[in-house]
Amino acid sequence: MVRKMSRTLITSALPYINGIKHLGNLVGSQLPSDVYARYCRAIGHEVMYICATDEHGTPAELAATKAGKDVADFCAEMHDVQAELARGFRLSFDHYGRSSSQRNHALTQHFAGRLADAGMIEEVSEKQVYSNADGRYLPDRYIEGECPNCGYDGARGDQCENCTKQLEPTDLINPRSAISGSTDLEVRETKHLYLRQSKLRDKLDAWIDTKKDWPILTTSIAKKWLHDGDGLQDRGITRDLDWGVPVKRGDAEWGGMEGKVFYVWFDAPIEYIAATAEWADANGKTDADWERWWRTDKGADDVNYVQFMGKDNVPFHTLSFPATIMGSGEPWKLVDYIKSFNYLNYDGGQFSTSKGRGVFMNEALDILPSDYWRWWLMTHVPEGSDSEFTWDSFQQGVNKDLADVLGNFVSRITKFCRAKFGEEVPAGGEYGAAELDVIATITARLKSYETNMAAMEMRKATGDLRAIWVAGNEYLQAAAPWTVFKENPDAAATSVRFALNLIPLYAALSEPFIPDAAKTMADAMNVGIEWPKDVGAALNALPAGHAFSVPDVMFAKISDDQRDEMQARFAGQNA
RNA sequence: GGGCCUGUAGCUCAGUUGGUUAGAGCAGAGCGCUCAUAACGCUUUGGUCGCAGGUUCGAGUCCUGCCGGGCCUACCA
Repeated sequence: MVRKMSRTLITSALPYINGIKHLGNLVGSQLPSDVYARYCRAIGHEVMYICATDEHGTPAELAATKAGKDVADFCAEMHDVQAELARGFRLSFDHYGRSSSQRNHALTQHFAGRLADAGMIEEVSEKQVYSNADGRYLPDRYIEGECPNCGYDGARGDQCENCTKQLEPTDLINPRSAISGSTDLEVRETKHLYLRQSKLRDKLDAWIDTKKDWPILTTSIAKKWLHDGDGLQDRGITRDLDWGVPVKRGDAEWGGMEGKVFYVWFDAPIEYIAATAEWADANGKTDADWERWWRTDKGADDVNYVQFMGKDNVPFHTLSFPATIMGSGEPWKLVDYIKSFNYLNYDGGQFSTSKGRGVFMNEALDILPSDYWRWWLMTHVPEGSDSEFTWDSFQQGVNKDLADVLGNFVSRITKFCRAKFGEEVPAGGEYGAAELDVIATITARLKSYETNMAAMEMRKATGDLRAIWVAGNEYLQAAAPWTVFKENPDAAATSVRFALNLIPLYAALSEPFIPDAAKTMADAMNVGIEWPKDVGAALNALPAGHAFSVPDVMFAKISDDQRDEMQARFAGQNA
């Protein structure tokens, strides 16, 4: 019987373009989505794994200005920087796109046109603060002034962070531009498009209700937005900016909207689709090749679509983007599962870009190989609640799990074999009760591992994987070939052969989490990486006489001195 | 203010629809092994499950209140 291959579409929330992301950003979306993508590929799914840089919006423009660069050039450079870091962390995107691409321009304008045709767009005239000195409209939080409630002078136009009172920009006393400090501000009348998502409230509500298996974090945030106060509010989807997707109605000009662009939160999720089109363009594929992932009328009906994101992104993915898709009246693929994450904190506080607090992706790779970070971060991925990075925990986790349990296992058995039998799998003896016992143990753990991975219970899956590594050490300790060898070399050879066969199995099972180490193990054993269909068969895969080599130490330990040094280096200015 | 999440061993966390003596990893202690990155294995000490009530034959699990931590609250993205 020919079984149709499962097809899995995976998107990671788009990292914003304005700077290098820290480990908290990494672990909240890109890293777990990569682990999941690698797992799905390993077990034979057809996978399309998409990410992109999110390049529009005021912060991108300001970051470019600060860097003294044209915003388009700035974004192009930062995209390359982020793409390089993604490669450094071995994030296996099928395509890493850009929300500023022509594909996204066209598709965003297309959606807007469809939504307008369907009566889902409303033109609203509103008042916005304009800064003459800066020559631009200012988003609420880029206006600062004195809080009318508590007198705090650094209050922002959306909220006072001192007394937490929510504000309107016009509430501020002595308002000034947060960009230039200029007080030459005026209120201007300007027209904007609103997405009438309130019309889809009941439909969205019913849709969310069907998602019984989604994380509580995901559904509770969606429900809050649907039912809080007056319920789901319409949302402005355009801005008075230069940099972005120009407002058009499909291919046509949009009267009265000249010089305006779509709001970044309208175009960013559409980039998931557009990036898949970019993938097709970059790989000599046709439109049909990407549409079979996104159009349910063109082959995407059997696709399972999973999104990964931090909790701050949930409202846009549960409400705004589905409203865009539903409202278009076209058969685009809706998300099937939303995996959301809490935050990773840094040593007792939050990661902070402005204070230089915490570890950023580029710095992390300067210090240690990506597998170290991937493993520790995934063993602490903030699934249930916020979690915390500390150097002590990092050192302990990496040294124990990777160096002692896995790395040392590979080291001890390959070196023992080389010393007693040479660098090839030894012949002699048959597997007995001890080996069958290990096969049974690993089979059970593997089943748990696969169940947890399928459910995206990443942290539990790391526990299963680790237990499978431990099983190797337990076996060796009990078999003690170094003792047996003296009296019965054949029996020792059996144990060694079995233990060596564990290495390719470990390579395959570990690959989603620590791909580089997996390759090292597979290369040392002269095999490819293949997911085991049957553990017993997999542990008979290396025949007697199969040549291997002893790999270099896979994971050097982090010393106490190194740990203390890094802790001091990354404590930030205000520590 | 409102809403949501969370509080289980020194630390990080599991605990299924309420059902016997509450589990794992790390850290600590003891023993063993000596192939290995002073690595590994075995055994073991730690918990009135935030506090106070309530429902129940029975509560870590359900309800109420209180205390602590966190997040969100729609123009940062």
